[in-house]
Amino acid sequence: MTKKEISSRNKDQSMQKLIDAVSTIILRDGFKGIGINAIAKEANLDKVLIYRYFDGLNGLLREFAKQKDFYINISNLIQDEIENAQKHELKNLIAKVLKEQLRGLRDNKELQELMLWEMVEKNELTDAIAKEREEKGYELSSKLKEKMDLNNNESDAVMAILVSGIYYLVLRSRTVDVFNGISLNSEKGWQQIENAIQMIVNTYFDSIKN
Amino acid sequence: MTKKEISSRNKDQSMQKLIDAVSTIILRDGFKGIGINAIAKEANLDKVLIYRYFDGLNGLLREFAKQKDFYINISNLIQDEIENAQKHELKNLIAKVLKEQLRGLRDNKELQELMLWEMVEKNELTDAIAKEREEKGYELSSKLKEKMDLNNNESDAVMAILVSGIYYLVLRSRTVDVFNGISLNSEKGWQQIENAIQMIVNTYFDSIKN
DNA sequence: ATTTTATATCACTAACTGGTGACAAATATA
DNA sequence: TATATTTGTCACCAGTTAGTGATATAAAAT
Repeated sequence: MTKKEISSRNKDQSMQKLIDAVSTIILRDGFKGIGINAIAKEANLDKVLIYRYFDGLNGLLREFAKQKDFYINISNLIQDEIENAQKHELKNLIAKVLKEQLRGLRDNKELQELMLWEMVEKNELTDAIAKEREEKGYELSSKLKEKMDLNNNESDAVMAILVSGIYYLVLRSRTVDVFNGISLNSEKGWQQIENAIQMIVNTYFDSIKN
Repeated sequence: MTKKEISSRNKDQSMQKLIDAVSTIILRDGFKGIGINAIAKEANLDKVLIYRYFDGLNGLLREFAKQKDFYINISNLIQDEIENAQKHELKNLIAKVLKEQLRGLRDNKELQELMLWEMVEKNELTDAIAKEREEKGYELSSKLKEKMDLNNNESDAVMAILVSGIYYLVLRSRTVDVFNGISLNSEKGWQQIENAIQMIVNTYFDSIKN
């Protein structure tokens, strides 16, 4: 063990402490808690280091985002399923993808906070993350469309509504318990949502198959 | 004209100035702009009056909300239509209600800001407004369900997703231009969304009619 | 062992926040 | 006209924010 590794004076280690502090604050206080002073305090380091090592808050957030994957990943399993799916199976696959998005976002509080942040104000970080998600999401959406031989744009709008609905319900569940009679803090409520997603997808894509 | 009416010293007038300032700030800067100092400055009055006349910011916001109607009103016309509708017409009526919600929210920037505020933090004002909307919304939803002889809860969840989708898309359009390939800053894009709503409602409610 | 460099802390600024007590001026009441 | 009340302004407080220049100290290089 070299001196540097055990030392309290270690740039890399300090940088990581600052990055970790961002995560800690987001999980504990939400995106509103993010700030130069709060981060430095949480990391037990002086705030001047944020300017020195990251050239300010934006730079730090950029590094923070780099270390996380803030795109809701469609599992490779499903990617393959899509690739090899027969046309008639795709309907169920779409529902499956949507449900995975729902669960993925529900399980990822950091991402929830960032998505909320995106909605409230534009900044370098939120723009970058949103852009990446839009691209990957539309890519997936297009692939599904292609596989189903759809050339209309109606299904894009249908998917937009469903994904948006999922986003809103998860984000709203942070601060409210019931939406349109559906409980947003119980598994039962989310099961109802998942069933509804399945039904909408079934009925819509059945209708356009003809 | 009495002395009081032309005077610059008029409590009622000052109170109204403060209430109006809240509105002005929300429209110009969003809910983030709301604050004791900013409101006083906007109203050209001293902030101490907010404490004296409204017992603080919460009281002022309460009066502000009282003067506005922050529930997206379903027009009386549609209320009547629902009341007198035949069962087979209700499907179209549901789509119509949803589209009216979309347009209503799009046209109401103040409400957009308040809904965003609701998602970010709980406070007296946002709780009250959200509660009212939940109640009125579920009431309408229940009436439609009753008229259609639906006793399952699936349609509640389906409606929840559709309404949520509408909310998210409108709120997101404040800070982003494209969502899943759909333009959120052009009439064309919103027309696609409306069409998709119509299609989802048609195909879903057709399927459960049997 | 001495100097140089890298790392981190400290102490401060200026601008902002919500909040309050003392005062001034206009109006109403006697 | 004299007094009381209402209405509004001012000046300050303590706490927070982002940002910076000077300084201390640990480690590396000579």
